[in-house]
Amino acid sequence: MIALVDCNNFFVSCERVFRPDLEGKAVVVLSNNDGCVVSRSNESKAMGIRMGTPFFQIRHLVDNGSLKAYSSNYALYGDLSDRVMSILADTVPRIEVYSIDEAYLHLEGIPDEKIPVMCRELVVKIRKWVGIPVSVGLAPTKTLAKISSHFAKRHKGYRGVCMMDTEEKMLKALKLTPIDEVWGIGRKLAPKMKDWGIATAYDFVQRPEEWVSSRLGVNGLRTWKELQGIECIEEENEQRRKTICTSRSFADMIEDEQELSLRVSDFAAVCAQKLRKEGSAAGLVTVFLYTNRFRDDLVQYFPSLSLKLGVAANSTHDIVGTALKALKLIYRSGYKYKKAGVIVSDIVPSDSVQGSLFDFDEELRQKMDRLSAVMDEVNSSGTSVLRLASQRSGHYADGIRSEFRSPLYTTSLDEIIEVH
DNA sequence: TCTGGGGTCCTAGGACCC
DNA sequence: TCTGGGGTCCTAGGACCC
Repeated sequence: MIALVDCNNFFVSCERVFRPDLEGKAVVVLSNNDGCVVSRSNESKAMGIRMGTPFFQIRHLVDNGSLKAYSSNYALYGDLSDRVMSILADTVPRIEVYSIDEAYLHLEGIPDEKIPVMCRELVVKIRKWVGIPVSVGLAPTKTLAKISSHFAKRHKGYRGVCMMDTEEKMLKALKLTPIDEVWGIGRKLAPKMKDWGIATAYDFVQRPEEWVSSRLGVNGLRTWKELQGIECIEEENEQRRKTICTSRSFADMIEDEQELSLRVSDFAAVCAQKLRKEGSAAGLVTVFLYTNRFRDDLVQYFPSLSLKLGVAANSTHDIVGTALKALKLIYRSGYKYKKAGVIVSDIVPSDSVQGSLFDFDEELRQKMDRLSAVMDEVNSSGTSVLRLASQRSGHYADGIRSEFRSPLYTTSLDEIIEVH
């Protein structure tokens, strides 16, 4: 048995922890830039608000008081997520944190008959100690555990925990699960499935293996097996991320190269900082620009360029310098840019960086590494006190709309004092 | 007027080699 | 003027996830 613990409507639930008066009300949390809906309370779901709805389409509901909207407050969500995860980690032999609001529990060594009780206790404890409602789905595979957690979430009778432990329960669940709700069947595949006459997860597992593998490849086959209780999705044991990306949409469109350079410098500096935090270094820096794809009346341009570093690096100096070089090569005047980003990849542990035969600047690089270390130390308060001259003053997220952000309840004492 | 951000994996096709 | 076959590796793009 594997358990999936899933926080219910996570971002909305986080906002409610400090605003209990929002309980029972229609609430949404918005993406960066207050762009679109990324989390909904049950009440706002019931109003017909879909995931990803652009905020301007529902703003009137906020204005007339029937809906409450929050800008996203990732410092708060990350902190509450850590608290939930540590309770889980203290309870079972091993957990696998899958996303900010989900974790798998590996239950080896725990007798089957004790599992449901333990999970119920977890639901109660997390609600009591952190204030976040969670659901637990138990099943033999991850894909089935996901389905199981849907049932736990939707039907009150389960009291937060659904266990799929017999063939009979599994078949019943598959028949009740529309194919587009299956983990691994996405936007593109769902309509195809319908064309093939597959409406439910049950219909899917009735197809022969050959039929599945020829049309859907190894991924589809994996999902098909998982739905039948055969474990195929392995644990993600890679510690090191393979790519790190920092990107933002701008509140306004930007045409000016100088202004764009400031933004890209900031994104690159954040990438460098993230690399250092994980003890990694990158060998490739990619910069991309987007014009506003929703504006049919404007000319579009989506350039991107990757530049190799001679030697893998993580200093702010190297990453920013390379990103600015790339930007210079792809920037074209006459376009209104809405978004930009920096991706660092070809990631290696920073203590095993392979020097290059043509590494004439080793001394300079070591200096820059020391300088970055000092910057990290000084900036550890979370604000960019020390930055390169090519970066902007202020925070890198400035120029991003965030009209309805809640206070940093759990992570910034200053702000709480300021608010109250 | 206003439409998010950050990841992973697979696959097809091109480059290159013998 | 004529111009193979098979393998590996890399990359870009597309699918998926939250």
